[in-house]
Amino acid sequence: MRADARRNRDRILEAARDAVAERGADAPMELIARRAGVGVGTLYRRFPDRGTLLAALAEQYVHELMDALDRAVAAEPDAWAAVRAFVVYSVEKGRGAIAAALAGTSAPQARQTLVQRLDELVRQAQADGAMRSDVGTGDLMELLNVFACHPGVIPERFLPLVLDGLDRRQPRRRNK
Amino acid sequence: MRADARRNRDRILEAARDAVAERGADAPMELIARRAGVGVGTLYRRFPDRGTLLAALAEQYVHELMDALDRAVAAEPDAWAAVRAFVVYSVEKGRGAIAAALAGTSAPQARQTLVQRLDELVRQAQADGAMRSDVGTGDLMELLNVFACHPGVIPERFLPLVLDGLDRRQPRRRNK
DNA sequence: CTTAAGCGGAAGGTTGGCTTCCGGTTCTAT
DNA sequence: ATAGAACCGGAAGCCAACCTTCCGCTTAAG
Repeated sequence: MRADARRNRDRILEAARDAVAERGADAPMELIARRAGVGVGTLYRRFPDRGTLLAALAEQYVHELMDALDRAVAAEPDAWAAVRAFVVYSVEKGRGAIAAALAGTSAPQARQTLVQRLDELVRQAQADGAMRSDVGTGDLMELLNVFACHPGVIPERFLPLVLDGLDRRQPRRRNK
Repeated sequence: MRADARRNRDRILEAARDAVAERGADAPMELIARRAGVGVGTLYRRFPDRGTLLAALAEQYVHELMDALDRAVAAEPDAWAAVRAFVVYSVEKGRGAIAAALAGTSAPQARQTLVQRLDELVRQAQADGAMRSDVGTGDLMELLNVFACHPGVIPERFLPLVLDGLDRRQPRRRNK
C-alpha cells in the first residue's frame, strides 16, 4: 500500500468519525470525503460501500474503548473508581452518535470482549458494595449510547448526576 | 367546520404525533396522511405546511404536560413527590422524539408558562431539602427531552436511577 | 334536493445523495 | 532519472424520496 494511500485512509476514517458524530450514520459520503480533503472517488475506492466504512469505524471505536478500560483499571485500584473513570472517558471520547449509530454494525467479537471485561469490573464494584447492584453492564453500555447521542449540555450536566445515581446504597422505594 | 373535517383534523394530529415520534420531525407528510386514513390533499388543506402541523402538535403537547403538572400538584402534597410524579408521567407520555423534535418550534408562551410553574415546584422541593439544588428546571426539561428521544429500554431502566440521582443530599466530589 | 365544503391521490417538480469513470498526477522500484 | 503502476479528484448521470398542486368526484347539512 502506497504511503499516500495509507495517509488518506486514515484521514477518511477521522473525517468519517466526525461526520457520523454530527449527522448520524447516514452522513453524506461526499461530506466525509470533503472533510478528509479527498475526492469521493478515493473514498469509494478504499471503502466500497457505506457498510464497510461503518464497520471500520466501529472496530476502531471499540478498540479505543478497550484501551480506555485497560488504562482505567491500571490507574484505579478500586473497581468502582475504575468504572467511573471509564464511563467519564467514554462519554468524553464518544463524540456524537458514533456509538449508537454503530451499535448494530459493531464488530461483534471485539465488542463482546469489551463487554466481558467491563462486566468483571462491574461485578467487582458491586461485590465491594460500592455500586448499586440493580444495574448491569448492558445497562451501562446503553447509558454510554444515550450520552453519545446528546453531545453538548447533556453529558456535562448529567453525567455526575447519573454517576451519583449509580452509586452505592440499594435503591429504595420512595412513593407508596 | 363540517363534522367530518374536524374528525379528520383530529386523526391527522394523532397520526402526526405517532409518525414524528418514530421518524423524527421530518417524517414524510404522506406517511402521516396514510396513517390518518386520509389523502395528502386533506392534510395539506388543513395544515398548509409542515411548520403549521408541527406547531399544532407542539401546542397540544405542551398543554398535555401542563395538565399533568396540575394533576401531580393536586395529588401530591409534597413538592418533591409532585416533581417526581410529573417527570414519570412526562416520560411515559412523551412518546418518541416529540419533545425534542418540537423543542424549537414549540409554542413559546405556553411553554414558558409550563416552565414557570414547574420552576416554582422545583424551588419548593429544593427549599424542602428534598431535591439536590445544583440542578435547575432547565436541566429537568432537557432531561425530559433526552428520555423522549430514547423510547424503549432507556426510560424504564434509567428513570428511577436518575431520580435517585436527583434526590436530596448535596453532590459530593468523589474523585480527587 | 341543492350546493358548498371537503376529499383523494395522480402527476409534476425539486432536492440530495450514490456511484461510476477516466484523464491527469504522484509515488517508488530500478 | 524514468517508467509505469497505483492513486487521485470531481464532473456527470442516475435514482429514490418527498413536497405540493390540482381537479373531478363525494358528502354533509340546511
